[in-house]
Amino acid sequence: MGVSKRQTAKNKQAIVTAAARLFRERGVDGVGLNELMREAGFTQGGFYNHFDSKDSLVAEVVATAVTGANARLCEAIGKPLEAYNPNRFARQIKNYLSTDNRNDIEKSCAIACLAPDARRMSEEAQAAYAQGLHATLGQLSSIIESDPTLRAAQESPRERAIALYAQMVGALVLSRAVMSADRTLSDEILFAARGDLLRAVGDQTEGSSFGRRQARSKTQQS
Amino acid sequence: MGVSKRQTAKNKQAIVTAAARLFRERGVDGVGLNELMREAGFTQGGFYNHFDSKDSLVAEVVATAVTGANARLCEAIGKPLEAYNPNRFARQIKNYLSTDNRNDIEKSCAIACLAPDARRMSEEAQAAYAQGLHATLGQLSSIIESDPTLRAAQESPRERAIALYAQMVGALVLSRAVMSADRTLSDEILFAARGDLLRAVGDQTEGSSFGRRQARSKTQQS
DNA sequence: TGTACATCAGTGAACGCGCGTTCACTGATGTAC
DNA sequence: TGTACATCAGTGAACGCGCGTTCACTGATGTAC
Repeated sequence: MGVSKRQTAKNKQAIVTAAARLFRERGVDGVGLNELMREAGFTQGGFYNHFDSKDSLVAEVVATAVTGANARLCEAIGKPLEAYNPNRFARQIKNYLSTDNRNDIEKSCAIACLAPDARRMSEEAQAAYAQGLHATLGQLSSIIESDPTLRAAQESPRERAIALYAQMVGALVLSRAVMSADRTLSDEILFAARGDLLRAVGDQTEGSSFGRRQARSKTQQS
Repeated sequence: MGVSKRQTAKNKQAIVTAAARLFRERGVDGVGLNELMREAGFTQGGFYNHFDSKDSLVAEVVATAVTGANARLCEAIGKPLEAYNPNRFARQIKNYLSTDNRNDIEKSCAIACLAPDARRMSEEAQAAYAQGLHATLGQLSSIIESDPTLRAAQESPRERAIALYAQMVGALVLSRAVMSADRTLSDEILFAARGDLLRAVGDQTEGSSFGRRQARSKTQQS
């Protein structure tokens, strides 16, 4: 069709963006290139003008979705977090384990969404994933390190970051696994882990029982 | 070929067992029926003598792998846990977050392995998964309820069970995601979460630094 | 600045392949007499 | 207990389909002069 270099770069970006969205929602294996290209606004054949193979796209998607701007724990859920906020970690937890973030899989944490696919990816994509996870854990440890109230007696900041992040990811994954079949259980997992984590980082704004928290959840998330 | 009813039941079981193994390792979408039947020792066409469809097999696999004998947190890693053991929870954690359990995906916790697939399964399979998760959380809360040292001041036993289990699953999933690309990070996640969890349930037998724990990990798992 | 032409992003049909599923066939099992 | 026959688990070829990938073609972009 004839397209300017500037437009070409934009189009490639559109493919990567669509892929990042669809891969999170349905997994890498669950998305065909035909559908992906249609979703990005093109026809199937054009894919290979931008990428050598699907594997090559996957590597690029993982690299961009898991690092850089997306290394923020939770992308685009509500307003971005201020750089220095005493309750920074608590707010991350509240966003991460909100019903909004659970429901909006397409826009949520790529590390959690792509974790199960990671093992089956190319070496290049796996390396990108590992690097993104490493970087995220580094960011969390710095937050913990810079705030004495977040530190724990017998753990290094990094160990604590790992323990807390694992809990967040696990709760999100389990909550999503049952969100269609048993919404009550799904919510229960979300709020139990959220309460536990907030207590662990010294946040006092949450109630402790599932019922109370459930009743208040609407306003808490706003 | 002509096969006795007894043998027929055995053969069906062999298909379910092979599927449970392969689905954990490569995901439901990653396993074809042709390969599955070959792995179970049969040819492809026979599948439909036992199941209406792949979906129907998935539902049966989830039901058996996620409930019943497999509702034990971790299947077949080392010896079965005694029914009454004061450190029961601590031992579950040690088994669950051991390098053996991380590496042996085919035999490990179906709830963790199938969590990402659960959302894309049939309603029947999703219901079976949700029920299995619900039952597992119930078992864990009973353990916590029956042991005062495991209880936490501001949490119900069930909330605590959820919080701890989410952390275990999250650590296992993240550790596996990077196990090929970055074995050091993978081990670090496993041991940091393990140490944090053991401290949370009052187990004193673990050191606190990654290095020390790593050096001792061989003997700890035996 | 204007003209001639090479480049290359996008199109859409086609490729081989493996998927889930169907089918006609087989022969030992297990029932009817 | 022995014989005759219906059942049905297992076989392996075949089905349509969607996958990742290739290809000949197109025409605006962007360069050479």
